[in-house]
Amino acid sequence: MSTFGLKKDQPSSTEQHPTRIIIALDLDAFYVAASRKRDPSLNGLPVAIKQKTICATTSYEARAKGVQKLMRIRDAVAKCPELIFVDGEDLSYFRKISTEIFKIVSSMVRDGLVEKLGMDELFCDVTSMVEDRYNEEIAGICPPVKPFGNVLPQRTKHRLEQKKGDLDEFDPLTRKLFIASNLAQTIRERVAEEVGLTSSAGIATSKCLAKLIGNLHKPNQQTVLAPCDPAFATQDTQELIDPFPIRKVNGFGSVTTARMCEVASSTTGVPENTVTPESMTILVARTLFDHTALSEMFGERIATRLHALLHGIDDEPVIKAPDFPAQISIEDSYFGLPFEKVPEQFVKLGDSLLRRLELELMSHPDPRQESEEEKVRKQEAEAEMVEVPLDIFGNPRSTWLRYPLSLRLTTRQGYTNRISRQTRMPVEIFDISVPRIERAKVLMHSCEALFRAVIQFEGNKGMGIHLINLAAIDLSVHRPNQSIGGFFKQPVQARTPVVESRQIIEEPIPETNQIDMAFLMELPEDVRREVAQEYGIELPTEANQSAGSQYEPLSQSSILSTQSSASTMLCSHCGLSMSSWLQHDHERWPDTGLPHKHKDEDMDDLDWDDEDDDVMSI
DNA sequence: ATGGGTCCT
DNA sequence: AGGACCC
Repeated sequence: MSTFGLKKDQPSSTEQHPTRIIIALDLDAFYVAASRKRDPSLNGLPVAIKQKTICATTSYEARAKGVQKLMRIRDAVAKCPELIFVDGEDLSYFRKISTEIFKIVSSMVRDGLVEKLGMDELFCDVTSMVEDRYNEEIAGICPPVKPFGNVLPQRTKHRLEQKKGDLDEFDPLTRKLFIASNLAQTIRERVAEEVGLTSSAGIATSKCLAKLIGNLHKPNQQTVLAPCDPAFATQDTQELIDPFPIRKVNGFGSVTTARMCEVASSTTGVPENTVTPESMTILVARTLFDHTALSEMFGERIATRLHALLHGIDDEPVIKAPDFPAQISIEDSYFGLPFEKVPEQFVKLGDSLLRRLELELMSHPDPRQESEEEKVRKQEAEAEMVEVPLDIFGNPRSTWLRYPLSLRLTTRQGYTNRISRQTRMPVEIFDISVPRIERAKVLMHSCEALFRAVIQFEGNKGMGIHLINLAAIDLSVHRPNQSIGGFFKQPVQARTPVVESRQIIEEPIPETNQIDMAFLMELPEDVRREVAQEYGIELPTEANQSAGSQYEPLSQSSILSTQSSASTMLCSHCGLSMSSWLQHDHERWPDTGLPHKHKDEDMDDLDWDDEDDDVMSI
């Protein structure tokens, strides 16, 4: 580091921010606890949350019998035959509980300075709140507080035991951490009262330290790291974290850890016994790797971060969770799905994705579900006499608050890396007057185009598809108004009745009806059942089916598409015969039938009839 | 392994 | 678009 004309005692970059006070909150066995809230008969029993073939989370009763997190179902049953399995693949309930908790904690922390890490962890920056309370202590407005819960390091514990009643003799930082430990307890109590879930917390001067020490005392407990003597603070903290394997520290992932173990094995000359991740503690890592070594292994930027972490230093700020996530995605894994079965899954996943987009990106006229942004919007509307969209009954109507501009498909063949491709989100999915399954079909067509691009790039590895992920990304406040092109040129006629009159537009969202049946009946039975169940559609019996013709022919079955995914058709431009699910891309990319490498310049020039704005604007 | 997410390159 | 990280 060059001083470059600076005076020596000027603040360095690490001293620029004032010392922070951070609370790391971690819900205890979150999936289990949420499942028990929904079904109290699970209380007190050994429970495992099942996702595919593994136990994603286990209850403390199950852990007592040796059923650890991420264990295979078979091994778990062997350890604990009476283990109860709860399906944990549908995350919607967990998401709901997680949001409730986040809102409560955000309301208790000044400026809502709360960061979310996954569904069950939160970081709160309570520096300024604690500062105020500390100043009141100094002013004699309120008495100094004792720390709540477990206290580290030992030096502080001993001093507390010796100097009862002399709390004001502790240094300012220590007293602030004591205050924060009481705040953490208050937060945990509120969450327990209002949601019914217990949590654990760590209180320290950084996210990393708070999390590390919060894990030391786990169910329903908390720990504060308050080094009482500034002369020993660095040493006490270092000694405390030195025995932790680096894997437990937030910036050290599996790849970094593996690399460090590898290099450690070769340089220390232990060819037989390679250094294991558990034995790669902070102390070992700090002894073996200086900044230069780390820099050679991982590059300057990452090295600086890792080096600081090994010394107990972590400047990562608490970043307030945004009102909307950066992406919303759904995924499913398979044992090796043959390519022909992939489009069906696109319909299923597309349908689920649309449900989530509607749930998380639209206003909900029911005030009990109203988001903060909606309330603000309403207040603004009232103040400025701006129109709030109303339905025919004069009630507030659902509208999109954000529009994902892009759709990304990620797949994995076998156990190789993930491959992803993205395209413009078809604007048709935002027209909620169209039944969801119709919009799911639109998504399916986009996905098929992306899928073919993936296969062209990757080839068929002969093992089928093991993972499909659909993500809605690039969230925008503005409704995109460009149609994705060719696919909807023909169906415009089919849609005409919808836009004939404004009054028709104002009608309530149509129920799923027989329009969907023909498409539904085309799907393989298992997929059909799942989709039908989601929509509450009664599937016809075999007898009914063979009786036949009660459903419209497929060519008229959809208001969006005039062909089935299974039929062949002729291209309206060149007359080429092709499977109809290829037509979309064929018309969009006439030369190859595949997406171009660069932006779809050819598409932007096409000026398709675009009545969508009329349909969708309110 | 899951079914999600984040940010950086 | 992929890779690392997080839960």
